[in-house]
Amino acid sequence: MANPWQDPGTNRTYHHGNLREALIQAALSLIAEHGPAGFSFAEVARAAGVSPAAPYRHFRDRNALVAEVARQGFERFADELERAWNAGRPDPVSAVESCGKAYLAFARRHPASYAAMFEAGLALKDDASLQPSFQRAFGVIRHAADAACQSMAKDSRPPPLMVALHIWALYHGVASLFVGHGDAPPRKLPMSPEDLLEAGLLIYMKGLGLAS
Amino acid sequence: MANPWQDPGTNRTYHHGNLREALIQAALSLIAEHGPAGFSFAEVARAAGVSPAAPYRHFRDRNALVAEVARQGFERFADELERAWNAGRPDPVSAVESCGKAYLAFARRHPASYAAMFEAGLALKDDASLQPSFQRAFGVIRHAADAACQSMAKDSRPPPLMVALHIWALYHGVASLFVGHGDAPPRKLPMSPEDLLEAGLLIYMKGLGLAS
DNA sequence: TGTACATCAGTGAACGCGCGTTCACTGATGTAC
DNA sequence: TGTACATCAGTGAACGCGCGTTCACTGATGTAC
Repeated sequence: MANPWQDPGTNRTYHHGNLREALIQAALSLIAEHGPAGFSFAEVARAAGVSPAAPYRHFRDRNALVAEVARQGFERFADELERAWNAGRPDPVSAVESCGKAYLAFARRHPASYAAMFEAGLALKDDASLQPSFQRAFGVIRHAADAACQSMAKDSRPPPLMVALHIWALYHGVASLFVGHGDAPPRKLPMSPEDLLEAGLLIYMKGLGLAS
Repeated sequence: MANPWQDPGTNRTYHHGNLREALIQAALSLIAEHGPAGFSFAEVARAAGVSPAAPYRHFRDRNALVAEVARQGFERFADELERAWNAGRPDPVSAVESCGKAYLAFARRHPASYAAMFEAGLALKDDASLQPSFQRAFGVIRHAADAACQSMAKDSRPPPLMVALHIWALYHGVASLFVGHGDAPPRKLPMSPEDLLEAGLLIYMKGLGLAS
């Protein structure tokens, strides 16, 4: 069979196996091809090899499916940021740069998840289940900014939350503008997004009095 | 009549007046309501009060219409950035901050244009007509970065293009993450996006050795 | 000034299509006894 | 261990709908003479 999620024996618990996961995988493929708004609920059913009525057993509508894709994306995103942060080693400034690389790598390697997370126009409050996963991912950046600020003189340092938001904005700006997201190729650059981001973070950190 | 672009006498050159502009206006309204992917070609015709076949006289398809909306958006965007830049007065650092405010103001006041420009997933190369307008807007930021770098020691300054890209990424990151784009409300923040961006730019400039 | 003609923006009817959603159903699975 | 039953994931046919696109048309406008 073409679809491994349909393959009997692996993860099968009911008639056609783990359809819920199969639908999520199919949605990821379709998002990668046509963007988060570029496919129908019926299409995702067809891609998973089931009848158009089947997805209703697992998701209320198309939006609920995209939201679940985004939620899983945020979970994985948080994991990868956490790993890159590596408990702040060898030092917070390097670790923040490492998180930046992880941010770009995620956008590059999981463009469909990234699109569902940031470009699907999901109102976070509409899908309450998204909030915790999102917060976990941002929490890593927040934590990193806290650690980086720790070493600054208490009276001269800006609010750590603000620093976290600056870093996030820089990550996100570089990723959104310069990393290709599936359908659209990246804008042409005389340097890699990674180098661009690293240099920007370094200048910013220097402005905080943290880097060389 | 409900639609001022249909009103006889104003700008009317043919049967139903300036339909081309009417369609663009209708598209802006629909994008503001439902996002750049959330409406059909037939819907835009209905909104402009014409038959579903009429738009074909002016645009090859839906994409061509969205591209034209984006093109006009970039033109206006460039105008507003240019005005904010104000020939680098009173000094380049202040003028760069002023451009940042203009960037956020544009995203806030013209969310539909902003969405068409940055979130419609248009491949720039597909619509060659977009390229010049886009370049004009980025040119302002590029020019501002050049001017800001001018006052730095020649051997210690980074490439001005890189500085321009950093500034753009910071503008864009803050705007994308924290300014509401029509359908989605902005993420909650303990400060205004304007203050956040200004502080971030200041720290970055300081890192370049340019600010106080 | 008036008339005849060319232009072409917009009409409205038509087409086949895929959509979202519903429904009674079927049949594989899990379980009570 | 075996049987009878409850559960419920997935079926497939059906519906009305709006879509994109085409076409011959019509009628207001601009212009040549």
